[in-house]
Amino acid sequence: MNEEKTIPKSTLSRLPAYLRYLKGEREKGVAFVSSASLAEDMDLSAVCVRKDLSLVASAPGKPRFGFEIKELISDIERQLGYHRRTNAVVMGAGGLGRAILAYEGFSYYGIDIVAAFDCSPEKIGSFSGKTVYPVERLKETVERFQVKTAVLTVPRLAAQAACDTLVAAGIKSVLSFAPVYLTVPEGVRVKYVDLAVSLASLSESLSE
Amino acid sequence: MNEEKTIPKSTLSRLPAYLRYLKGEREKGVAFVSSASLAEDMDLSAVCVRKDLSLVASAPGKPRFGFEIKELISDIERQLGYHRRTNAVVMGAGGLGRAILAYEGFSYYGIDIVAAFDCSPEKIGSFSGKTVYPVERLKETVERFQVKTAVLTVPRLAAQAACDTLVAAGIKSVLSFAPVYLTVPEGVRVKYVDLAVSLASLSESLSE
DNA sequence: TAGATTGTTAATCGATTAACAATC
DNA sequence: TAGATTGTTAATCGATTAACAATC
Repeated sequence: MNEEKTIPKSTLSRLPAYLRYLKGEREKGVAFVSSASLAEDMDLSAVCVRKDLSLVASAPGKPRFGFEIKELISDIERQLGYHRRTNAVVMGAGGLGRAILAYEGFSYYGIDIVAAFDCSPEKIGSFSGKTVYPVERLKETVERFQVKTAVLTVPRLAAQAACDTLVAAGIKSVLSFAPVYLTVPEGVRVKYVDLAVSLASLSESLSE
Repeated sequence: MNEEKTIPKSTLSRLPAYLRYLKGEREKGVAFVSSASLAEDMDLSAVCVRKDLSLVASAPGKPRFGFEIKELISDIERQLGYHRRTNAVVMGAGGLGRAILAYEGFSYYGIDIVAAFDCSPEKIGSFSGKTVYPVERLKETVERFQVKTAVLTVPRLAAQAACDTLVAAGIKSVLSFAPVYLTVPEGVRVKYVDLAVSLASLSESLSE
């Protein structure tokens, strides 16, 4: 009956930012943080921060001290599921694909990139300790490692076909960098990272 | 008195997705789209779509046909300010930085990357038709091209220092790929693109 | 014309803010 | 203890949904 209190989407969407901030403080050697200072640095209202933290924190904040940073980091990570390990593949080993293979951050968030795939023979090989295989070996790999998640970094015009290949191989969620709308069967999720949109919305806000 | 109707943030945040979808349809040769079919394909409620479009569209949709795609695309682009041109610089010419220099999408969204900068001499040179300069030349370039926006693609530990350099040169908004919280003076905006967080939240949703 | 589709006004829902009591 | 800081309950705000009238 007494369900785990469900956390509003809006709170969830702020958690990564809290995490980033808290880790920065931890690196500086700070042990406690008050909701007020957190709110000020992050441009949120103190009440909002307090409500968010009260939903996520395992231990309540201590009046006069605030929240223990180490503990809070661990709580947020647990909430976000970063303690679980997830396997993922990268589709497309061009410039962006290789940058992603080299990116340090994934493993940190519980994501293991098991391999990359590319359909052009000259891209096959090794980069940053990861192997790029021909697309023919995708299905086999996905099955063997039970991969559900893929990062799509092929050129715009190849994106839909590559996405179809991923879905056929059993992929259930796709993080796409191609600025194209992708059609997928029900049950498959697509999330778009559109670098240009992010940058545009940022510079846009300058002129307001 | 009669202000331009202000568009809710929630609507604004959906516009890029509409745009992506509409451009896909246009490429297929479709000329009109109804709010209902748009809603279904994009997993939104039809009413929500209609409300969004009514705020953005210059011409109302035609009963029995729906909205004219070409016109709608143009309206959304205008709303998002993609017709304006914005200059930007890239800080850090490693793997990710170069991938961004090569990325086709920016120009399309009204963003011109005028140059990249790196502090290590061996990175200086030309990539994808863009020039990588030593950091010493940053300020001069920012002033000459009136650049307000920068993309930050340096390694984690170099991010804060690089950000400070950007701010000192006059940059007002930063799109950071480094998974670190950045401290900036008031009036400077930072937006984080955390690839790992995006991927993690996506694969997370699978297990729900 | 009849019917599909839009656009708008009112009702619901959820999230943020404000006020205040609880606690170390 | 006094005071800073948290946590919660109620009030406000904004966005989504529902119902229905308007239109080609």
